Amino acid sequence: MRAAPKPPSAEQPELDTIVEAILYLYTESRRITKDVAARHGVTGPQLAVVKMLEPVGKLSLSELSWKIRARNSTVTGIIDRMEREGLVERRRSEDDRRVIHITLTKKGQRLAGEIPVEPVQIFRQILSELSPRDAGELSRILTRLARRVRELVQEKGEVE
Amino acid sequence: MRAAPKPPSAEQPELDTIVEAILYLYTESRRITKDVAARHGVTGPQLAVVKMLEPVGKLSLSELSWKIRARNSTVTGIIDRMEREGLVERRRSEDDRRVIHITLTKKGQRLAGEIPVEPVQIFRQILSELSPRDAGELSRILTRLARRVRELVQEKGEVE
DNA sequence: GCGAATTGTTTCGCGTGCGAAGCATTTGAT
DNA sequence: ATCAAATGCTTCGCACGCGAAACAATTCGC
Repeated sequence: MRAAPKPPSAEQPELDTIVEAILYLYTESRRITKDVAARHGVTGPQLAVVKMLEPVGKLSLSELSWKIRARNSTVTGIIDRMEREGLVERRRSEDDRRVIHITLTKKGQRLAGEIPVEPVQIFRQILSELSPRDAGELSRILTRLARRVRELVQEKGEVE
Repeated sequence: MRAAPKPPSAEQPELDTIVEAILYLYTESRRITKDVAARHGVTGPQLAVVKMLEPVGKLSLSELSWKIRARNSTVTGIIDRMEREGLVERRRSEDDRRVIHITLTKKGQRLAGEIPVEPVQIFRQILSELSPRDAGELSRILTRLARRVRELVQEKGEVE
């Protein structure tokens, strides 16, 4: 697992452009999501949770964590605040009493209905302006990149 | 529960793939950056600040905010903690006494020398495995996307 | 020159976001 | 059956990250 440390890759200004763009797209779409959510009295992550729960009814806290790419300890806090606001309920699973199922309350369901777009949809909407060809290319390249990163991560902190 | 208010955008699973990949790449590279920084006793954003300051010597707080894509109020906190650790110094500008110049202390400079990569470089390193053709395509498409988003943002909350 | 608008920074309150440690429950190995 | 490891969740302390409000210095309008 020593992966030969890639020699200092020479100049490739394109790479910086790509990094710039991804960072920009990510942070900006996050801010947009936040604005949309704020109009309905919730935060970005809370809106994400509501929209995750809407179609399936219930999810365990871990499943939720996985879906919104956060750690359990983070999601615990988000659910705490949502429960305080009466948007969701915690219910202990019958099968496995370690598991907590999260469900939407009536209020949560109403909210889900009011907001047409799920957060990711905003990103998606921007992307939908791409030509099918570009979308295909983008999808192909990014997927490969993600796979590669996943490999690296699995090999444990080989960076540096 | 009502017919799905399906938005006019057609079915394009590729878009979801793209969204997935960008989210993944972003969050994962952030975690990797954090790990690298932690090995040297600082946080991700702090490492970013150190590496921003290294080549130019001094930057105003606003310039720093712009560069790391955060708000001034956020950067104030980051600089507070870095100053407490003796990594940077605040100095009032002579020309415009509203401006605060941030500079690296000896300790900060030493740290900058110890850490070879700037945070963005990690992202960059992953990207450098792309073939030149793919890098070109990716750059082209993402740049166009970012430009489009910038337009939308400027037109003020056009979303929804 | 003078008050009003603008700009650069800080303060405040709140909501993530994380890792480490802790607790309860389940699973596995013997 | 028993105990150790694994799993699911929570708690804690800390560091962002943001918008709104406050404050100081500068610039603008006249």
